[in-house]
Amino acid sequence: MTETRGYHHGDLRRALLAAALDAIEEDGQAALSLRDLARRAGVSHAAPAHHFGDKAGLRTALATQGFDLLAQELTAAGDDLLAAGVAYVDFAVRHRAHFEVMFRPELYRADDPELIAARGRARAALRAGVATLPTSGTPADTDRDALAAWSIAHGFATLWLAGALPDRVGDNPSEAARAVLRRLAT
Amino acid sequence: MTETRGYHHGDLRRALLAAALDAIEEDGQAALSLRDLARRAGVSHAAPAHHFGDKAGLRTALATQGFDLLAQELTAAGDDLLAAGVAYVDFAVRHRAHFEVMFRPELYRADDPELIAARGRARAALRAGVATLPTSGTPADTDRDALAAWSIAHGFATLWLAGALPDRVGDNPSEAARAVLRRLAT
DNA sequence: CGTGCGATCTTGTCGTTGGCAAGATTGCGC
DNA sequence: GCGCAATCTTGCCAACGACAAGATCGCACG
Repeated sequence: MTETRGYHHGDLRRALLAAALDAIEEDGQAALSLRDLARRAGVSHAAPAHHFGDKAGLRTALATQGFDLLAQELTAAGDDLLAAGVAYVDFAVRHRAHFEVMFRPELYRADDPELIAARGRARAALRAGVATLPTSGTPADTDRDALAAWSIAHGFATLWLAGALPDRVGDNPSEAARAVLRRLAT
Repeated sequence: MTETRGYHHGDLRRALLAAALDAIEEDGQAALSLRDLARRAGVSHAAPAHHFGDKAGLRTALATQGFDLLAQELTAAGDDLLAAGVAYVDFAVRHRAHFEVMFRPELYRADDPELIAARGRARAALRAGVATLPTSGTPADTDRDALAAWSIAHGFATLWLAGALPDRVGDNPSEAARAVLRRLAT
């Protein structure tokens, strides 16, 4: 499938992004190496530079892809706040490599237009989930509630990925997240 | 103060840890370089290896220091859950370099005995804060509440550090955190 | 049908880093 | 005052990111 047909790869950009996801999930974010990606794709060590400029450029593309995926999955989860929260945690666990780069803006170009657009779509999807809360007070209250919901989902996901949670939480992130999020979402 | 008096530095381990905190706050976690730390401390490029073995060893020491600091500050915050939550966020913001390494165990030796002990002290301090919640149900409920409280504080801190929060949240992390945490802690 | 030009990829190189090995210097205990 | 272990140095190697210059390809256009 990833046959190198002659001089030109044909789909190198996509191949490098896929290889980057594999590499990050295998060896962690810090071990990401452009030369390793090039080897995985069967091209020379300088080929990635043409598509992404540098390492930050590659991570910018990964983050953009991640925000779009997140927006998509949040939208699919529907308007229920609890479901959106579970979907957020699910996304983090199933797309670990994406998630881990998305919230580390010092590693990529946070001013990239495409990235900003994708991040905006993800934020809009987030707010759509919060909109189902009973409008108990002022807009400022709603903002605060949205922030609380985002924080608890993001915190649980981050702690889960870091392996920081005690064993008794179990090994099913969705289930554990649902129990925790219910504390806030009802 | 950091004069190099002759061949032996005298307090190199401490100097390297302090330099590491500065370096991380200046240039980020990924840019941490043992050789740079050695330059800052005025020693040769191989000197750090003697005290920490390798980069992971240095980060293990940083994380251990961080967990001890966190335990200390959480204990000082008293038994009030809201106060403990605000103290958690405060710690993350004021000790950013520590916080950012503590929850990235793939960067250090998570099986180090001293680290495990310090992390245990921090966890105990966390649970002490949660103990003030009305014991509304089973022990499992208390576990879930503790996890929810930890998640929301950790999530808010992480999002704040990542610069992911919208501008309207303001520039005072303690105040913003208090408003958000109140949503859960009362 | 061919041809030129831009996109894509390669080879070669440089400075920096982490880690290891071997040796120099120091201070402390005996 | 002497030896020994801890501390620090110099020297080295492989890997990496980034850049420059050149090779190859394919597509648009004549």
